[in-house]
Amino acid sequence: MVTIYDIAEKAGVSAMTVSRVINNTGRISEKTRTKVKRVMDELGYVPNQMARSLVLQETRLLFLMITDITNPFYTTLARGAEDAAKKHGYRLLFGNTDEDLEKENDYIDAVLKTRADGVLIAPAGDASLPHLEMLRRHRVPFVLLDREVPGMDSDVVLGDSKEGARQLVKQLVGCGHRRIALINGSRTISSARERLEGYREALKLNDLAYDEALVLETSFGPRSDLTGIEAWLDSLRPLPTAFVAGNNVLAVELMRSLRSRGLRVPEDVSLVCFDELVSYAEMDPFLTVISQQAYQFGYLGMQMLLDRIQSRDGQVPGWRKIVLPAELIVRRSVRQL
Amino acid sequence: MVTIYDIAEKAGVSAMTVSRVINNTGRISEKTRTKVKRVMDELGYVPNQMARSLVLQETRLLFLMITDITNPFYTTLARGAEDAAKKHGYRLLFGNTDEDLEKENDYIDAVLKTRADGVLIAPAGDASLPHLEMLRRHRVPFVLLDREVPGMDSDVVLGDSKEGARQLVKQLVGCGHRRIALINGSRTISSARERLEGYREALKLNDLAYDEALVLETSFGPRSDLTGIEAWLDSLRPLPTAFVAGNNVLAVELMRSLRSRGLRVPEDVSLVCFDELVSYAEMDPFLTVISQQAYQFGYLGMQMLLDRIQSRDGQVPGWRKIVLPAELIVRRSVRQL
DNA sequence: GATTAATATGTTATCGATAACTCTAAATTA
DNA sequence: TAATTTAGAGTTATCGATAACATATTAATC
Repeated sequence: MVTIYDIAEKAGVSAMTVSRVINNTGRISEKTRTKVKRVMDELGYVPNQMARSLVLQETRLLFLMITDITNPFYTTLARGAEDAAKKHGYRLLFGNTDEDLEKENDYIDAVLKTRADGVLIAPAGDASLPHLEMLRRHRVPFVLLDREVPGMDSDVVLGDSKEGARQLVKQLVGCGHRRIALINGSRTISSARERLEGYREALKLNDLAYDEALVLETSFGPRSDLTGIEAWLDSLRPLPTAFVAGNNVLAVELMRSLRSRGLRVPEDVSLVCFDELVSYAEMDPFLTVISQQAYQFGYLGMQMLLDRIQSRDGQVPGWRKIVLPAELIVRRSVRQL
Repeated sequence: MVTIYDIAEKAGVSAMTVSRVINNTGRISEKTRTKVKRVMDELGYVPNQMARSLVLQETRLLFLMITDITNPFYTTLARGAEDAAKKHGYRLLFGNTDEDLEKENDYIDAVLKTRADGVLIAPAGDASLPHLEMLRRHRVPFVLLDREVPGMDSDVVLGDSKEGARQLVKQLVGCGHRRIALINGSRTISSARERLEGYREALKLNDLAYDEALVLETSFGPRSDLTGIEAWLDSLRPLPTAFVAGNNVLAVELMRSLRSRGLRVPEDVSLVCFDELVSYAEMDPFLTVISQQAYQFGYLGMQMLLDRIQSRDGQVPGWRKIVLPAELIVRRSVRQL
């Protein structure tokens, strides 16, 4: 590998002079500058980022941890984060935790070892707390995305899950549904809790009883348990006329199960959910959903993170919390009873 | 930040001893080992990867460059690559080029600066050649995914695009279609060329004339040009009875355009394409597709890359080329004429 | 008990860059 | 002309780790 010493030698100057040319610092005569630049081109020099980071004590490297890279919500979010990072000259590293605490732990470890300048993280759940404490302890700035973690104050970008759930239920009730089930992520995830809460509130508001049997708590994850869903469906007699899915993955899994027992949406049962199923939302304008501004989650979160990094030890203006509004998009998956 | 020297001082040993404990090298008495380990825990020590990499001349960092992070084909591929990397103790950095040469160039630059140990890349197109030459010049091992680049020999994992296109056309012909259009990616991308080629061959085989007007060459990219598609559709009189889409994104765009003019699939026109639309393929068992083993692209590609890296200057067994078979999955988007 | 071998640990140089300081020669000022 | 700036470089130490060599114990052998 070509180093700045190789350049220096060939150009007949000192390494420091080369460094000055590279970084455009200090005073350099036009003559040496061009000479050094020519040699750099000739030898195909590329600065060693690690050596730089070591002395500069900054990597310009950021980390984004998402829980499901195959979920369009998170990939769209990732694009937002990427765009914002790029605009500020930072590189962005992605990690995919699969809603798995152990994988998350591995990535946290990697972040610390790499000395990343900051982290954007959609935590796997409340049990991510020790991971976040680890980051805090090592003074790695981070911003939470999509999910809060009780016991940890920090910047965070959330969706209005409670309101979203309320609107979904309201929409169903408006269409005459009264037996409404909820398939949800784990209670150890703040967004799932909020959605359950919103569901319950909306039921109460509409004088509908909350029936625990109508709620299935499973996983938001990429591979949720199909047999659990099957068993749950079997247990529901009579079948609800409508389902609310806590996220897009669950909506898909549920649709699959329903279809396998010959039930059509919306003819036989109605279905609504959080998040678009695909990033090309217009592709299949079928499911009535609460659409979240996935791109904005990433973009705004990244901006907050960069703010933190750049004002490092400076005045800490207190933790900021952005709640992005939930937008109900009514399509064709709900039948008017 | 806690360094190895802080540990050394507090434990009353030299830095080298600490290093030995960390890496489990050399001989250390059980007593000092436990003492050092305790101090490491107390201070919350995390090794500085950059300092290590600098002296070891390896980063254990790999790079995956994909052209569209919102495309489920690539995210599934990414999961495969990630799993394989993880199994071998490598970290994986993702980059998203958006089919954009300039973005790709930026990432190549980042790779070189970071001194990544290797790269897995789905090149933006034939014009990626200089980028690959850059990698080659700096001796960064790489494996091409999904697309070849003329003029550059390397390990590569491909899908059998030509055969896939043949099968799609055959399927349509078998259902009685004779006026079959193709909406495809840019000719500067090898897979698009192969698909066009397969399409032409299949037409010929079935005694159908190749009509240039029936082929639209646009972009595989995340944001393809809708107006181009609209104009093309307008120009097609009479409308073809069936369409082949060169990838999933194009299928979606086309569906959208068709729908906007009141055309239903498959009642009014038939549509088949490459790649599943969503990673939950079963979700919407609607489009007849050539399904590619996206996960395997990533997994096998990563294995080849690691092979290269580990046998570095050792015997180079020649370039390897893996062609993954194309599987036709017949669903409901083709109407029997 | 002296010599040798093995075990445990320390020292120094190095990876590739930059910060902080130093030096030299030319340019400016008194 | 002598004194002082200043432009344009060079030197040295440092970031945090590890390799290679050196050294000090302790244990084993004759």
